[in-house]
Amino acid sequence: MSRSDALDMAEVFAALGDPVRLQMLSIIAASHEVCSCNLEGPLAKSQPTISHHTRVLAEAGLIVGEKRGRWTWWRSVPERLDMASRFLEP
Amino acid sequence: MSRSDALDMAEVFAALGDPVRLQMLSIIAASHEVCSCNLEGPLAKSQPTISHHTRVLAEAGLIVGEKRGRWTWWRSVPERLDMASRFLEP
DNA sequence: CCTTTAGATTGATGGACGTCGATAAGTCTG
DNA sequence: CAGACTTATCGACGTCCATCAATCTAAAGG
Repeated sequence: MSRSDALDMAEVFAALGDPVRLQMLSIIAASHEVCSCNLEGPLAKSQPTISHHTRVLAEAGLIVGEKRGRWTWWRSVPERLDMASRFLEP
Repeated sequence: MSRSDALDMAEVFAALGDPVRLQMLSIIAASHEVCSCNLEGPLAKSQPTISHHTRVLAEAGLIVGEKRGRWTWWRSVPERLDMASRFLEP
């Protein structure tokens, strides 16, 4: 395993290494699309904190956001989850 | 997904969320057993740093160490890896 | 014993991270 | 346009983390 591979994969796992983001991803993956306003309640965090965590997940490639009107809609990226999953049992 | 589940899983992923620990786990999982002295070289880190990282991986349940004589032998815990893998695609 | 060796622990330090209030930027509605 | 609304960004603060030098513990060999 190369060092650059390790850096890329570590970014993904680091994004998953926070309980708030794990629950966030769990909520997003369960529905087809979720807007940020539907995360604030279940996660019991402030709006800037929610925005921070969605950003981290997005930068790790685990979710993608689409701005439609006032809302940003988030959905998970199954391929990225598969990649992380396959890394754990090759 | 409950908050306590999120906490437990997040600890596992946080342990994986460091490039040094990812390479470390990769090396350990590739062989049957690896002693700490065989990690220092490939990872290019000091001995205390290596010891710190093995401890984090062990506390997350991803590896177990057995002390035989002067050496500590580490091996991976496939069940724990499976658990994390299954979490990513249910 | 004494020395050497493997590994864990401690202490210190610089940097990264989670959190929130305040603010900015873009969007809908009246 | 004015005001309400959604999200992103900035600034600050406290905490956690990765790293290494120094030290300690335990075990093997002479």
